[in-house]
Amino acid sequence: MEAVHKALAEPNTVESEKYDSTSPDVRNKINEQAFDALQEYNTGDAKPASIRDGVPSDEQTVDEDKEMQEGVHHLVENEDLKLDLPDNLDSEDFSKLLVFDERHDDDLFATHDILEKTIRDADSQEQQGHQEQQEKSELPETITQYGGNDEVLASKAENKAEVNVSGDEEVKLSEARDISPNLTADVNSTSSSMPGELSKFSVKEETLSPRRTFSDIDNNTISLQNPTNPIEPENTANDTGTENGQITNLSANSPASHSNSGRETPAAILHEKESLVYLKRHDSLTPMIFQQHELKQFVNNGDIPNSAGKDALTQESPTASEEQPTISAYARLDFQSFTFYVQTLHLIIGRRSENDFTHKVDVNLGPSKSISRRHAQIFYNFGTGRFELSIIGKNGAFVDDIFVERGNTVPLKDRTKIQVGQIPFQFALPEHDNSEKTLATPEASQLHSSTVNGKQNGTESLKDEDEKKEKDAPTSPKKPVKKQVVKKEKKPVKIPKKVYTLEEIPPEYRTKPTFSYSALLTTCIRKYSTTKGMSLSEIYAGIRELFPYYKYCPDGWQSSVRHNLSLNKSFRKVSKEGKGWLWGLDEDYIAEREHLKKKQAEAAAAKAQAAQQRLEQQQKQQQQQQQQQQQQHQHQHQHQHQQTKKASTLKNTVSAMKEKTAVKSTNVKQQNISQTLAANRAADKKSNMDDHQRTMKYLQEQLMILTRDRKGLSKQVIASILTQALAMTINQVTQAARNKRITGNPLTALMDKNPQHLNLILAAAVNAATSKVTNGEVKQLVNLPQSNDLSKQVKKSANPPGSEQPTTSDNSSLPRATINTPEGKPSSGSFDPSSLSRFFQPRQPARAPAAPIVKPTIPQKRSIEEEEDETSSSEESSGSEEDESDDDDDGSDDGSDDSESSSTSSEDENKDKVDQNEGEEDDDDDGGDDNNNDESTDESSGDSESASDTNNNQEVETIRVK
DNA sequence: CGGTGGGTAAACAAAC
DNA sequence: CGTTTGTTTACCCACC
Ligand SMILES: [Mg+2]
Repeated sequence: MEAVHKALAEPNTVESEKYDSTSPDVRNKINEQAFDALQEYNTGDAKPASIRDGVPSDEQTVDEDKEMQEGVHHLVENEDLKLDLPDNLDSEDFSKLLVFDERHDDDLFATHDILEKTIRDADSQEQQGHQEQQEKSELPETITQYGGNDEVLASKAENKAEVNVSGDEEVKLSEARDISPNLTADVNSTSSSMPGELSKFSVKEETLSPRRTFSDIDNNTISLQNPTNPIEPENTANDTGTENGQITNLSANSPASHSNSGRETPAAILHEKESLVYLKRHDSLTPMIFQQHELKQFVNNGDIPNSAGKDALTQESPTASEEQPTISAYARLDFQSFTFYVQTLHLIIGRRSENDFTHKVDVNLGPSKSISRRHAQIFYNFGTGRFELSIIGKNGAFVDDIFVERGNTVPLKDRTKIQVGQIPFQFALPEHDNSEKTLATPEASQLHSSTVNGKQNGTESLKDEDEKKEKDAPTSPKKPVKKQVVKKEKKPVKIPKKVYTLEEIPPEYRTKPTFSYSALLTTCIRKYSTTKGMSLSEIYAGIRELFPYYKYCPDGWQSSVRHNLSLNKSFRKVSKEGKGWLWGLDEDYIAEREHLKKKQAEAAAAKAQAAQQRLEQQQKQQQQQQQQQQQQHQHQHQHQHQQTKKASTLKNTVSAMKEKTAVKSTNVKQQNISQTLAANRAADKKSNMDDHQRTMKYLQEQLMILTRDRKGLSKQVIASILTQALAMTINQVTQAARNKRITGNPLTALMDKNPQHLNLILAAAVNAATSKVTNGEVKQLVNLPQSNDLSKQVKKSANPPGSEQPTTSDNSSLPRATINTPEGKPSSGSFDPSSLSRFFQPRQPARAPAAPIVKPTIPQKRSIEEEEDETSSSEESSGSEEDESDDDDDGSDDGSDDSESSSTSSEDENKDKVDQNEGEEDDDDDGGDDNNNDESTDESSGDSESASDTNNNQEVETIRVK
């Protein structure tokens, strides 16, 4: 009791008061029965504890017995149930109690299934052999029969693909208990054939709960299991035939069948069926009913319903069930990828691997050991008139973001969020008839979260879930989650990590920073470390601080961090501290590496330059020879302008410029470019090039050089960028020339007279185009020399979505703005950046979050997140590095700030804060709320006088990287 | 197609 | 004992 009360008392816990409202009558009955049950149990021999010992399975759950017991106690203690039970009870006992109840009062708990299952599970699990007998004896005849049937099978088959709660294994629905298909059949048959039982239920209803009686009790056991097959025949036979008299139903969910449901998640869909509707029982009292609503809605074939129920059930034939599932249930559990309909008044949620036939669970959360075999149970509390959740698993669970330790029971409200192990889901009551769709949405929304959650440790858990889509509507209308979890901590209990749903994570922290771990580490250490170094835990904290993404993502990155520390020579153990080492940077090594890279880069650049120069020389020669043509060129330019407005594709521009060579391929993008280049080369050889050609060739080549580092962008994107950049450059230069009344081909003139400047323009144009094309994700494809504002941006080799990067030892390459341009020098020439700025506004995009499109589907990389800018950026710069002053303390932190910093080497460029938060965001949607307005807006940052922009935009849309 | 580099897992050892 | 910290090896992928 105490524990329960405490839990209830806790702020977080939901309405504790209601608990009291139990109706005496109910309790009494329950108690009595419970007693009986216990006694029998005890006499029997089942010993929970002993049983478990033998079980080899999962280490982590070792304690389960205890856990269970404790949990039970709590439950018991809970007033609601008020059972006076012996201490040694364990969850199983609890379930048995229920069972007994049935026997005695069928009405109370109609869940035969549960009983059987639980019982069986206990026995089988623990000691398969022995207890069975007991079970048999115990399990009365309640439901004996079982016929065979197809539905189950069908359901399973269907299920395969779909349901996976755990993610790893795909959990499938179906199978109620491991039972084979037969069971399902049984169920049906039972229902139909065993009316008697049903009747039983009906009898006591009145007495029990004044308010509500259950008219029907449906059970569906849905486990999410792996696709594996149905259980062995033997087992099934045993289960079904012998002891289980279950009446459970299976709900099948067939993805395909779902059409109506509209949910995408294949797995998710449960079509349900057959819940056992016991005709005899009164419908009158159903705690919560989905049935009616759902039945109507869902049932296509028309089955299920009461009177007809039997038939319907029997119909189960795959077709019927599949196509028009009707679902009657008391409540619903919405998982990321599927939905479980609560059709019984008690169900167990727990772990069960496919092969594990030792026990059963109503809701299988997969094999993760962090989940106990019986981790939680949901049951209807007659006293309070609501469903409640008892946490019996060792690792507790999160309920509405509050950590609930094992042994506590909390009431379930309509949209209560629950997280068991790494699996989040939501409890939903039928009321609104939103029924499916609403339901669906939540699921969908969560899907994304899977990315967050899923992956991590296990195997592929997430993968399975993936479902993409979603979108739908406003799933959870509730409040934007926002804040976080309030964990309730306590003493020694270590709270497992909360799994965040996408919606729960601030948009800006949903995407993984693009920095490599080594970059992350160097940045982190530079920023937070003292000369003594940083401990591993401090490094973790530092990274989380630097990039909050790591606060929300599933664990797993820590191992990568350790891996990097060990493997990368840039990180060395500086000194030792208790347990591990204090890590520091090997600046020398880092410097070396940077040097190497530089050299390489330089070498490459040199080569390029050399090549360029040669070309230029050749070109010049040619020019001299062909000066006359210039005039013509001018004309051409005009054409260009016009054209640019329309289509800015390279092809077009190029073709215009050239005049002569008709473009070739229709394909846009790189191919075109390369082709064009090739063509140009050919032209060169011919030496026929006129200035225009020569100019275009030069421009193209420079562009290619500038964009050698694609930063991961796809060819198409690059092509688009190049096209736009070229158009921008041409437009700008032409425009400028016009303003200045410069005659002749300005591009050619600029190229000949001040190639550096032209390169600068090209670089700026590339960046502007990049920003546009990538919707701000990548702001700097080319490093600009520090000319004013441009200087800041740096980029690194990584392409992802733009962002800044920390200085990294590894990544070193980036820091400096290196432009490959031949000249290498900073502009200087005659050029005013300001003019450029007009044209290339996009550069700035940093601040404004442009909300691009999202493509949440698989957000893996991309994104950025600002980082340190926060503090240090401002002044820092000074060279002092490390400071050892100390500061220390470590541990705490969080705050964010500090100023110190200093990255010695280089200057940092990171400053921009930018953040495109929204820009990248992606994902989801979800509940309406108001937030998203931005979406549609897009680039069009405005301005851009030249027509080129417009042109660009068009292309931009098409692009979008993968 | 092979090489490189980065990211993840996982298996293990060692330290606490 | 269970966790944390480190090392290593292996795989997979993307990119040259
Ligand atoms: Mg190292």
